[in-house]
Amino acid sequence: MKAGRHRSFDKDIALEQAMEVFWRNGYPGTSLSDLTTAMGINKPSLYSAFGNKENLYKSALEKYVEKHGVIHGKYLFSADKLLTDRVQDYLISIAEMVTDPKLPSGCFVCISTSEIGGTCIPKDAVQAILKINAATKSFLIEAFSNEAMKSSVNSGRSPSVMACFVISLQFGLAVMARNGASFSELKEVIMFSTAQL
Amino acid sequence: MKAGRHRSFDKDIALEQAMEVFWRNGYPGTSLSDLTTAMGINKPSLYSAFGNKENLYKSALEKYVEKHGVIHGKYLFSADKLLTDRVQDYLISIAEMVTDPKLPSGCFVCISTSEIGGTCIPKDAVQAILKINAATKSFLIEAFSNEAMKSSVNSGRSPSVMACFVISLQFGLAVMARNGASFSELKEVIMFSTAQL
DNA sequence: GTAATTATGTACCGATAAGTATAGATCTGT
DNA sequence: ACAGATCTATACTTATCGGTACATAATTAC
Repeated sequence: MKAGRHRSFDKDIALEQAMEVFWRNGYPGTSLSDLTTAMGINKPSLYSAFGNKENLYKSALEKYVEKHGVIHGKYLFSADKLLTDRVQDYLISIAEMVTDPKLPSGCFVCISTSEIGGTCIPKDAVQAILKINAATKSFLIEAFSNEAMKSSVNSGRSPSVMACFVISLQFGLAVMARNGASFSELKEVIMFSTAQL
Repeated sequence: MKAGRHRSFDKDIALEQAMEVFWRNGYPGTSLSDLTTAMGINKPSLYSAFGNKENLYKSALEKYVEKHGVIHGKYLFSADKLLTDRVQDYLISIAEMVTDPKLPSGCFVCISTSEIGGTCIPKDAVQAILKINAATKSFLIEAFSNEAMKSSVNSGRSPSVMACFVISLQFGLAVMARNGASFSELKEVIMFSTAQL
């Protein structure tokens, strides 16, 4: 055990709380006192545990991907289902999350992406966001290039275009949720959009 | 002519400049000095002409809809075209705008919608944003309920679901643009998404 | 020309932003 | 028990936030 006084809060729980605040308010919309209040700690503790606001934000993004991002991917790899059903399951899982009343509405990464372009988000954080979106695209391309997929109905379609299509749809659903759309509305959009696959 | 010193700047041009700053940085990401710098005026002039930050924001939103929003709608009403082509033209017009290098990337209304939900945007401004999105939806529903449309290929589809589908796609394209997507990538997504219509 | 009116520029206001110095509390290793 | 290490709480710093008071410049009405 390391010497010195023990941390009186759970770093992981505090990070989740910070994540929710950033998710709800965005980067420039979140102040340090918003964070310390939500996390139940005070500023020196925050700075010693997470560095600074920008670093905490980047950690919150990682946390989000780990906790609310990667979980949907499995639906794209259900062995014995058609492509249409897989993509639908994937998107429906996302639609459930972005409308989950226990969480901030929408998608943290989508909101962060929307905030790119201004001067308000630090450069490193912008890179982190771009990297997450690039990873999502790679993941989707891989899924659509998969052996099992190739043999499915979608032969002849570019995996890259399909990946962009799905990412666009994800983003669209997330913003719709932010606008107050219900899960069932989003589901209708998903069924409509994926009918052709 | 009214008495007193004349305004030394063009109110409409100043509003457009404010619109671009809000568009680029979002509401909480934009400071009054960002605004006064871009508009080329100082604070008392801003306050006397536009009220305050929130009011200027609402005026900027109106300006955006008027200048960059309504122009796309005409493509949905081209008399002698198929539904698919109309929707494609509409979305391509939007894709051109959200990737226009002379303008901030993405869509101002989409970014504003993403900022809903936090505490950072004043209540009245949130209402203004929701109203714009509701108007867009009504407009699309009307387009899809149109006599000419009914006789087209889409018979049997709910105009409301189609409207949600198109709005989701718009939002998705806008966020993609913010992420650095090119016009041609967005066009591919559009052609892919609308192939079934 | 003079009074009334309106816009501009500077300098300011209190509040809050992100971040830190410092002192005291709490722990481990010896 | 004591030394060294680490965390916490309060209070502080500097900069900027949104917004305004006030004096001055420019304009019209008479």
